[in-house]
Amino acid sequence: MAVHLPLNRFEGTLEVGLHQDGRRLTPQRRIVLDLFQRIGTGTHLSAEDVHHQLLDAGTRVSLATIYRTLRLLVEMGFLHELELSEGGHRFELASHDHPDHHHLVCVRCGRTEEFESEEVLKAGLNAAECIGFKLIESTLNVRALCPSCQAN
Amino acid sequence: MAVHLPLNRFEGTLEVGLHQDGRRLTPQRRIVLDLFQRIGTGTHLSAEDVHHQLLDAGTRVSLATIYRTLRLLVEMGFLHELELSEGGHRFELASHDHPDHHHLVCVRCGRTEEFESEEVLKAGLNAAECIGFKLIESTLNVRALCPSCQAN
DNA sequence: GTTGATGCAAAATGTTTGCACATCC
DNA sequence: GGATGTGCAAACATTTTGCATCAAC
Repeated sequence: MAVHLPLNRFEGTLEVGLHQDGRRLTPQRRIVLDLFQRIGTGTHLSAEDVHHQLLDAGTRVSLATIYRTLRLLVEMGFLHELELSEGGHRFELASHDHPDHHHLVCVRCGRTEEFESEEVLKAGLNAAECIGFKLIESTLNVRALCPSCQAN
Repeated sequence: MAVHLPLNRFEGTLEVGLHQDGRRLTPQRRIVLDLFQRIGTGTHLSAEDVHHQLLDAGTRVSLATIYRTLRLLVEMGFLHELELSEGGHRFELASHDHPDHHHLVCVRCGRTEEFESEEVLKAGLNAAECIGFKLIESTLNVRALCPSCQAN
């Protein structure tokens, strides 16, 4: 028997978006999206991270389902997929307040900072239009050394 | 017994760089760097690609050695490592004529184009310096649809 | 001769998939 | 009730590693 808790704004759109495609709102999908909302933008989780955080919170969702759900939420635009570091992709909540941001990663300790840049957006758009491509999204990854790693 | 063929400019620096670190110039390392030079900048090879191309050319280098060599050549600055597509990293020759370039990838067919942008370089540098990071390198990945995939 | 590199096979990661069972609509 | 999703285990893909042997210096 399904338990129908009230949906928040995000999950309302999640439900509608899913149903438009003949897909279903399952507890697992809500739980994964909830997690990203709870921790907010600017946190970059791997599939394993999601799995562990949910376990810590007392909820067990299989890793296979987490992979399937992350892919789905990216397709639907709720999450962004990042390729920052070694060892797997990371995911973060897509936010309309924070639409086009980029990442600065310390190559030694992995510390990650975000920044926005209008110029980068324009440069990507220009380059795309120049040869007839239609821009979807552009992401700048800056590899760098953070202050404490510079000090060794 | 080692065969000492004349080294080209790249391999001269390779030899010197290796010896500075107490490392050795092996035939395998020369062969891998040679391959990248021969095909030139702008080609993006995976470790498997390198392995196959060498086999096609009649040279067998073990995949383990290719992985070790690619990592080494990236560390030494001869190659750049790209994270463009699904299914593994890609490598390309680093070139002083073509120092800071970025990639435009069609998300449907995988077609990849390169472009340069002074603004992107500046934006990355600014962002890094702003919070005390020391820039190493910045790469913009633009996900887009190419003209023929737009036409479906 | 010594130290560092290679090749092999096995292990470690990260991700996907087939299938039986469960569940959303 | 029927289509879709989940969990499990197995498969798969990519990358790393331990160890015996080999070769650069």
